[in-house]
Amino acid sequence: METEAYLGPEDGASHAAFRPGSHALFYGTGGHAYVFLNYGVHHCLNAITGPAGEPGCVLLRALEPMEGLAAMRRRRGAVATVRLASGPGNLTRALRVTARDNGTDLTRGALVIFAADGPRAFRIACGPRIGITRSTALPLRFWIAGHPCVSGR
DNA sequence: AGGATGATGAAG
DNA sequence: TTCATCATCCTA
Repeated sequence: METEAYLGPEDGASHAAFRPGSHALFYGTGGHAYVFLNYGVHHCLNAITGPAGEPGCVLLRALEPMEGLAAMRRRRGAVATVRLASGPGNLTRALRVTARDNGTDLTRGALVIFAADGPRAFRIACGPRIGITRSTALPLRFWIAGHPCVSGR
């Protein structure tokens, strides 16, 4: 699992900062999905955080495929299993997440994010976010240290 | 209307 | 390093 946090207007890399006014979702409905098309090619899936009125979200950059492997391979083609959902664009393609899913409730329905139960022994590393041009120093990228599914760059 | 930009990924 | 390709923002 690999994620990045995007905050409010004080975070230069956040849409809340350089796309103010749009993306109303960003400012409310915690627990819902914020999906946008990036570079005209790739969709990015975020989980809105915080209470209504306070912008913030978590970008899902990578995850470890555990179920629905066949469907993911169908959508992604001949790629190593570890690569199936590695990278924001690859993740949404593997899960078939598109602009349609913008606003979806992530606590119920077809696209659900939940905490895995049971103890997990992994270490979470953090560092600067990837592919951004502002607020580059903030250590808001989090990933499971040494996990093969995290995206590189 | 036209141009620039961006939280990417694949190919060269 | 280049390019594909588009919603949104900025300029005129």
